[in-house]
Amino acid sequence: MDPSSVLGKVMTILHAFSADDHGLSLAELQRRTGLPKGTLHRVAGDLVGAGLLDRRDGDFHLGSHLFELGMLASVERTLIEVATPFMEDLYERTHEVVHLGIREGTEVVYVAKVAGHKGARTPTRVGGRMPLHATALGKALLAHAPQDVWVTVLSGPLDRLTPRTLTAPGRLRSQLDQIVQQGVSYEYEESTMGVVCVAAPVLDADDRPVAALSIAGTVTRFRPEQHAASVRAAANGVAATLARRALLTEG
Amino acid sequence: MDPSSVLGKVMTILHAFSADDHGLSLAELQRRTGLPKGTLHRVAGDLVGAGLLDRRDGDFHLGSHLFELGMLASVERTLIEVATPFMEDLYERTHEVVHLGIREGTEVVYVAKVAGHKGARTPTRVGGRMPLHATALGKALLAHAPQDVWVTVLSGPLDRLTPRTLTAPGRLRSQLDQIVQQGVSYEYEESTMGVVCVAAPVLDADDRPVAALSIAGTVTRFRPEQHAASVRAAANGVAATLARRALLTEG
DNA sequence: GCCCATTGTTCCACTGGGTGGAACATCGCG
DNA sequence: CGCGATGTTCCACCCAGTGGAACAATGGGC
Repeated sequence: MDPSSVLGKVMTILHAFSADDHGLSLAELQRRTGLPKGTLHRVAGDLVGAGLLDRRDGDFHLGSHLFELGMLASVERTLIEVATPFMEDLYERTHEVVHLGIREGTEVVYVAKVAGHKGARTPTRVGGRMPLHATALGKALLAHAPQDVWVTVLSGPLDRLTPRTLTAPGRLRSQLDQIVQQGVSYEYEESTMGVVCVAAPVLDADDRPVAALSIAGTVTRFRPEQHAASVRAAANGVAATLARRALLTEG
Repeated sequence: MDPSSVLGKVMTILHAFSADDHGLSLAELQRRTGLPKGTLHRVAGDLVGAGLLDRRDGDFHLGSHLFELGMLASVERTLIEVATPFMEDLYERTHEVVHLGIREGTEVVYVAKVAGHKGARTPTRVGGRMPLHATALGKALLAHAPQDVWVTVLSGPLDRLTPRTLTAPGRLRSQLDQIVQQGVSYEYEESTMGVVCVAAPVLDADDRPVAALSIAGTVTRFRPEQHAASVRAAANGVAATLARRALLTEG
């Protein structure tokens, strides 16, 4: 993003915030953005006026208004609304962590997450991202993705998140072939030690993956294979509902 | 927002999108914003470059990146994370619609919503707003709000959403007093015909309301009074968890 | 296929919104 | 009180942003 433009500066400031932050002082914002102090002060102040940032006790926070705008994003909004009842079914069945995700490039973006008091401690977060190859959600999305996405992922570095992460392209490739056949994907501590997972894609009428659903649990207590059918059924339910909606909205 | 500035134009464009839209053409964006065509084309294009808008088949959509930024908003993020397990408890108990909301001015903003296949059809949406006085969530938040908020709400127009909406300040006021005593608020078709609700505030250490939880169901099948204790318990659980977190983050 | 209205894209002389270094104010700690 | 760090304000200058107009593309009706 070009910092000589206003929008570039706006995005530079918004990107300075991470999931670990609660609020940032002007001085910290300046350290992170490198914008000149006077400019930063002014643009941040304008962002507060616009509701994209809030300022409390001198610290800046991403604003509630940004949350509201974010929840208007039509893809995510529709998916959450349609998938929630199915995710609740999966949650009630297992009391484990249920995720809904979509593919963005070579990453999975978590769109929704249902968790109870006792579920596995997963490092996932709605709005957060993880590499496709290291997660069941990601692999389910990747398996049904266009060829060029396969090529990109299989030729790029397969980053290792845990000792169990698949980093050999050949092994990943044969897993993807298997996922296409089985209709579900599994993850065995590939993204997070101690966490296993089963996922199924939500496919549209042309069998392209628009999202995926998963259940994740701790390796000591959760058997992903036992839930393959219900995850697949939930994903199919979401797909059918989306299809029905698409029919309703077409003239 | 001042449309002579870049940020003003950005906000004007972002605000052109509503919950009913799936995508907007450049021509529709121009009709809604009134911005000059060339300027609109350029700024919208820049927003696409920045990830705040997506463009598909010629139509503009609020972008996935906006969703991701929105989910970084620290107040909402923390509340959702902490409240989700408690909301799941309430959902499992009732299979009705469970909401988490916060107060913004004289409105409730829905921060999270849990619904199954069979819950009441409520017109609520995460990120959406409703007047405080017409919803159980809103009344719970209002009852514990600072005096000036009471004054503002009670002196402003109490918009009627249904024939049952409370529009007499005196009646609202005595309800608020009751809510403070009882610890829960009720709604009987005041925001949506056919929908009843019970809500409880999430209070901080100084008894200020930081959020509220509710269960909404259809008037024919849901008895809000029967769930007052569990909603209150869930709200108290959220409050306790938030308090524990606040302790952890303090030096 | 032609015509026309609508939609979408590009251009550039001009200008005013935006700039950021510097001065000043405030705060917190030793 | 002194000092360093943080936060706020100012304004001469200038270049990022502008939008009317020209041009290109699209889609529908005849």
